[in-house]
This record gives sequence, C-alpha cells and structure tokens, in this order.
Amino acid sequence: MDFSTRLRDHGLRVTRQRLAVLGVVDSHPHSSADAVAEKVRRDLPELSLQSVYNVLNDLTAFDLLRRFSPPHSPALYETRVGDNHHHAVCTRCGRVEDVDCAVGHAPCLTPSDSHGMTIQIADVLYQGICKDCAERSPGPAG
Amino acid sequence: MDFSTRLRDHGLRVTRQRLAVLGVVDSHPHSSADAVAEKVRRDLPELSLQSVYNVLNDLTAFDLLRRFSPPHSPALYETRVGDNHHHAVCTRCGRVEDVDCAVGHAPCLTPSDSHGMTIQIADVLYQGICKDCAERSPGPAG
DNA sequence: CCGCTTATTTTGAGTAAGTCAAGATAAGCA
DNA sequence: TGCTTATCTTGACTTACTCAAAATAAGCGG
Repeated sequence: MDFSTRLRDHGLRVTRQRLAVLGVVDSHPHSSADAVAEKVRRDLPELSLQSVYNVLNDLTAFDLLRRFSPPHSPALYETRVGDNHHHAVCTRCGRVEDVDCAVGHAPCLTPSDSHGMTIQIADVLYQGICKDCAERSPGPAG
Repeated sequence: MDFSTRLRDHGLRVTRQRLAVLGVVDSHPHSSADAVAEKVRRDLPELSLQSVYNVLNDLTAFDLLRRFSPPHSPALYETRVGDNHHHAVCTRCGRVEDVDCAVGHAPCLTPSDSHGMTIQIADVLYQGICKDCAERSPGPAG
C-alpha cells in the first residue's frame, strides 16, 4: 500500500512535503529531523525545518511513523510500525539496528510489579558496541 | 556507606554541592536537573544550574548516579545503581516507577539478532497509564 | 594552622532540538 | 474554476543542555 493511500485512509491531505518525508524515512530508517530535512531538500529546496517537525509529529500521531528516542540523540523516525520491534544502539557511534520482537505485539514483557499502572508497551533498548567500533578501538568489549 | 566515602573512593573531592545534589536525588529519585537545582537551592542558594549539570554528569560517569531518559522529558537521575532495574512511565502524567530486573544484572535480555553488536545493557521501558490518571480520565485503558 | 595546588564552581555566553503562531499557499471537493 | 480549510513558511521563541575563563574552595603537606 502506498503512502498516498495511507494518508487518505487517515483523512490526511496528500502533500508533496509529506510524501517526500515518508519516502526519505522509508529509505533511511532511524533518521533525525535534521537529516530528513537535508535529504528532502534535494527535491524540495523550499521545505522548512518547521514543516519537517510538523509532518514527523503528525504522522507519528497517526501511526504512519514511529518515533524512537535513544539517549544523547535527537529523536529518530522510521516507517516500520505495528510490530513492536526493539532497537540496538551502539554507545560509541550511535548506530541503530532493529531487533525483532519475539512476541510481535505490545506489551511483550510484563513487569514484576507494575505499581498499579496499566502497561501498554514494553520497549527494549539494547546498548553495546557495534562491530565497526569494536574493530577500530578494541576496549574492554573487544 | 555514605556519600562522602563513596566520593573519596572514586578520587573525587567532597564538596557541599555534590553532597547536596546526591542527597536530593536520593530522597527524590527520578528528578530532572531543574528539579534538583530548585531543591538544593533551599540550602545552597548560590548553587548554579551549570554546577548541577556538572555534578549529575560527573557522578553518572562514576556510577554514583544513574541517568534515565524517558521520551518527551528531560533526563532524570537516581541514586539506585548497579542492579539493572527498569522503569515504568505513565504516558499521561510522566510519573516514573522502578521495576526490578528479574535477572539483576545487565544484559538481562539478548536480542534475537544483535547485528554484530556486543550487547552490554538491555533497558526495558514500560509505558502505560498510572492508576491516578486512569481514575481521572478513564479512556480506553480504564 | 597555613600556604599551595588543583579540582570544582560560578559566570556569561552559546548551541541544539524543538515549539508557537500568523499569514501564505496549495490540496481537494463541488 | 472557485472556495474552504488543512498545511506550509516565516519569524520568533523556549527548553535543555554545553563550553570555557576566572573565581573559589577542598585537601594535602609542612
């Protein structure tokens, strides 16, 4: 299903800016707002950063995009939604990889004591050193 | 073991600012830098926000504090370190609760495919609605 | 207890990542 | 094709943090 159809299915107008943002995030998963703006501007030079923030936020609200906030990083966006997958982040270079969820839907884990909260999501953030960084500077993880 | 001893054990000077910050974070876990500054200033009116950031960052680097970055929130700090516990966050009010780690040390989960990364930590973020928010505005989770 | 060294704090400036809102533009419908 | 209104651009702003020089204070040795 293409992006135009998905937008219309949610009662959203199909704009060049939205299609461009979705296309860039689809081909470059885990992109920041700045990175998306830079790439979209190759085709739409007049696109504003404000508009990128608007589009990313609006489409995340409608589950057309997923937002992921690793520590020490701007928010990152991806089009892979609905499968509750997790992420692995390299603590040296910031590289992000998708990790399939063993269960496939949220919440995939339940806390030992939820303190009365109704849990809806369990996000797992794996942190470590990627292969490239381990090769470049073999510290204790090498 | 008190904070002075822990600071000395790490070769760090024992300053009034550090002791005050540690004390506040200990009695108010999951506090932001702003919240810490506000409380410490009741005893040390001349404490600067810059100093709070310095102390929080330095003590986190030495594992005297733990930093936790929920989405849509400034970084939060706590003195509970070393047990790899997780967190549950209310998506409406931002309330944070500790959740014990079933394993007790990192990493407590391993990814199905680590993409060549050497995984060191697995942080689980549980998100949901706390009891108070559910009672106040019973949406779909009510 | 005092002086010296140097880690740390304060001060002032700045950056990065985002939000707010008014006016302009363009998507879509009749 | 014209009208409505969602969305974009523009300009301003806020929040959460960092940077670095000068001042201060912690701690050690004599």
